[in-house]
Amino acid sequence: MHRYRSHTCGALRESDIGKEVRLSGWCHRIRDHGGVLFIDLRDHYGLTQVVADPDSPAFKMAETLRAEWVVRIDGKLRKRPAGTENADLPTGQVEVYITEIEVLGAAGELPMPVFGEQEYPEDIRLKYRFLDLRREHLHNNIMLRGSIIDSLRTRMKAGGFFEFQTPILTASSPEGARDYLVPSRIHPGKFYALPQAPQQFKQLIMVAGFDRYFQIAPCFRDEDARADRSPGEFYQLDLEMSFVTQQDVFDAVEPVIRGVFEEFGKGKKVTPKFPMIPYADALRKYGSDKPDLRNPIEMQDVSDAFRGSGFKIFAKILETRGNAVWAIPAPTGGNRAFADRMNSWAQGEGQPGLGYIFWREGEEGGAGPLAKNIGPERTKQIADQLGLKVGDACFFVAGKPKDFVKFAGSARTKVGEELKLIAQDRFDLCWIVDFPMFEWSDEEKKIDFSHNPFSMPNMGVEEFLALDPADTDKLLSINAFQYDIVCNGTELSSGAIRNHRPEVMEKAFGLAGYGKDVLEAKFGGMLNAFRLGAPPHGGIAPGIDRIVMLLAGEENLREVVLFPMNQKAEDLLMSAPSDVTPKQLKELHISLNLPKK
RNA sequence: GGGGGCGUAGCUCAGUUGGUUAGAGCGCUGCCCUGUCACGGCAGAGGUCGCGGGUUCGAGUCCCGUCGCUCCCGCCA
Repeated sequence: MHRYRSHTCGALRESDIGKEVRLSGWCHRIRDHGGVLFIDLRDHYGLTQVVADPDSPAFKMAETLRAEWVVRIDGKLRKRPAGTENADLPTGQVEVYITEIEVLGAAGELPMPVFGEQEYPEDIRLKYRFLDLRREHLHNNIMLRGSIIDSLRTRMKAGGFFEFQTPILTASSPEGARDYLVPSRIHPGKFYALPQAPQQFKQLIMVAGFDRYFQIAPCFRDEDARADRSPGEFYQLDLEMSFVTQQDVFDAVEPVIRGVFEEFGKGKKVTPKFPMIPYADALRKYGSDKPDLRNPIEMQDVSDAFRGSGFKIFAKILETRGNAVWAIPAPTGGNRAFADRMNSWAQGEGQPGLGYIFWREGEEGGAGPLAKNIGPERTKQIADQLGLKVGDACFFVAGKPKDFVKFAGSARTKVGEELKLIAQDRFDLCWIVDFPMFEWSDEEKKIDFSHNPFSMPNMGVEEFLALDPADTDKLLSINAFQYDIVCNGTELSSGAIRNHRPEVMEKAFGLAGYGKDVLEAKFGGMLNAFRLGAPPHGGIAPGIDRIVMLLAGEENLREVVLFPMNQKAEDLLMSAPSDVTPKQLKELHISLNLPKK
């Protein structure tokens, strides 16, 4: 017999009854009845009930076991007595009668129980991640993650993509985030950077003629965390293709993404054909470039209904050119309690308030202060424009759209959540397209790239090269071949058709106010490659952690990452980051200049 | 860097307008229990109420500061 086990804890069935078996695993739960003692023995594969009574030579030993001890158990498999079967367990028809127990690994008092579904503080879960990972929920999430990655890989290979490995120690890359730096021992004062993404490498792979690249790529960014943004490191399904148009990239990627959502989505409906939504439309209708399309609310411009109206605040705002009033319709929200709740929520968000009109029985013409101020005719105009009826409400934001769009978007989400308008049984995916090439930087008072500088402008080359840097309006109107995939309000990925023409790149950098020296210094390697025969190419990089998070139904990335860091980018289990020895620092020619505490 | 929430036993939490010895469940220790699967019963140990200062006759409770965790904004695709 094998040293540790003849079967796993999930394997035994009625057909095995009578066999002498050996199991190893963790004591998940112990129920000691004095004369009979049950242990649910757990391993990766499942749970088997093992039992001892005073006739068993192992009974005394069994009484000393505690939760989470690792033991080897020998015994005979028998049918459970009639009426004591457990239909919830695959092994629930049988049990092992224990003849021998060997303790393989004892456990002290647990800082956090493995049994049960109780929630625990984040820092304890992270410090004892190995215990947390034993728990069914997290254990399953991690297995799901692996299966999803397997599936992505299989689908990519089926699509003619080949997997490559790119360097981890490299030079600072252009994604715009803060780099993680690694000091060079051999070159005093110089640093490697960990890649924010294998951006330049994958483009170079295209220049090298490999045609279709992909990689389950680790990416490193030294920026603050969010629930859906891991600190430090994360993984992308990074891919790039040569001789393609934007549509070719969509045609290659969409089936992969749709495929995994269908495969792992537990029956939730998945968008059959991802709609393409222009960036500007997304902002107008949803107040976000990552709209949750499960939320049926679409905003509209209702400036006409307020221009010159009796509601002086809005009328005044509308006197400034470019300002607008947007309406956020709230079907079924037509009562004062809800309107007031939204209003105080808005104040909590730092807004002066949130104007509203609501329609209820007896006041079909519209109720609320705004309705009174603008009168029945304009109120009706709004109701008609938005298709609102008795029982509905509508909220209004006013000002410069650029300034309020973000808030309007959160208000749309808030209304959808509060009124339970957001469908829970779907994965609604879409492409966001036509991102602007440039944007106005208020900080630097100049035009700058709005995403990364590697996208091809959606414009003829000759026309682009002839652009006047002073023609700000024209520059701000240029779109790039830049696109995102969004699912249920989460940005899954962003990609682009790359700018592979050195002269276009120089022009683009010039328009954004960067000289040739900057271009050469930062991206000289790639630019050089582009001068020696570069194919048109493009790609995208879906975030794997976020895909898994959505498919696992989790709201925090930590639930789908094996050993995550906390919000402050600390690994509480391994104690990273940590001090290093003076010797190590000396070798790296580093002396510390720490902030005074 | 800024804002919100939280911090009481190993863990999850309760703790009234400030008032005797700060409670419960799980876990832990001991005893009882032969069919449980959240087993049950009895007894017990375990707390500088995050930390520091203040107000008060008296602070877990009120005030100020500070630290930790978390969520959000900034930042980041």
